[in-house]
Amino acid sequence: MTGAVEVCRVLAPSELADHSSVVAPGLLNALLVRDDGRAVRIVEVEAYGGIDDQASHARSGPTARNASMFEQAGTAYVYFSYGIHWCVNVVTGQRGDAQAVLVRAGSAVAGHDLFRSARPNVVADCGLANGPAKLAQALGLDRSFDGVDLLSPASPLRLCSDQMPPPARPGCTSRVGISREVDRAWRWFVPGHPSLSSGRPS
DNA sequence: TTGAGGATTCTC
DNA sequence: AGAATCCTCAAA
Repeated sequence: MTGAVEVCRVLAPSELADHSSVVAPGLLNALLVRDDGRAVRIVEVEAYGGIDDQASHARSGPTARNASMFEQAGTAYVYFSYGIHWCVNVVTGQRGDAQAVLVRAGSAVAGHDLFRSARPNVVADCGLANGPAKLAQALGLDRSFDGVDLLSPASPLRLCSDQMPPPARPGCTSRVGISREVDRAWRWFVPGHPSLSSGRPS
């Protein structure tokens, strides 16, 4: 298990240099790696666009909260949700485009002891990061990670590949938990994976 | 200054 | 089905 993480490399900016709905399915099976050894394999994502996407936090242009969405590809956009939870996005496209991919679920591949400490009530490993806020909690993410460069090997959180390709035929549905632009099929996932967000179409 | 609405999760 | 829990931002 840990061997896969040892050989991983951070993604190149060119691998994110496009609209979020193009990049998102390609991030399936990539890795989010913490500096303390925790790592998850991404199994579910959603694309969010800029001012053209009424479901996006960027729909009204730059604000204090969404500033990192307007940064360059590879920037982390971490936001506070429902007064309780944190969620993490990967910014894609060009600076100013406000394209971002919400990481909705992951599978723990390294650092299980730390994951367990972060989420003590979880029973099965597949429940450690099977939701956007659960994933952020498992990885210990909060406001201090907003704006981090996920493509720098020196960063506390990195977006990596261990050469496992995305699924040839990813699952695809409309996005979860939004009330606008509900017809855009911008959620992708590894079909049948046990760590998909619970209670959602899979 | 106000207040309505959250890219959610857990419990009852 | 309802609670938790508080930040953000548009509107007044």
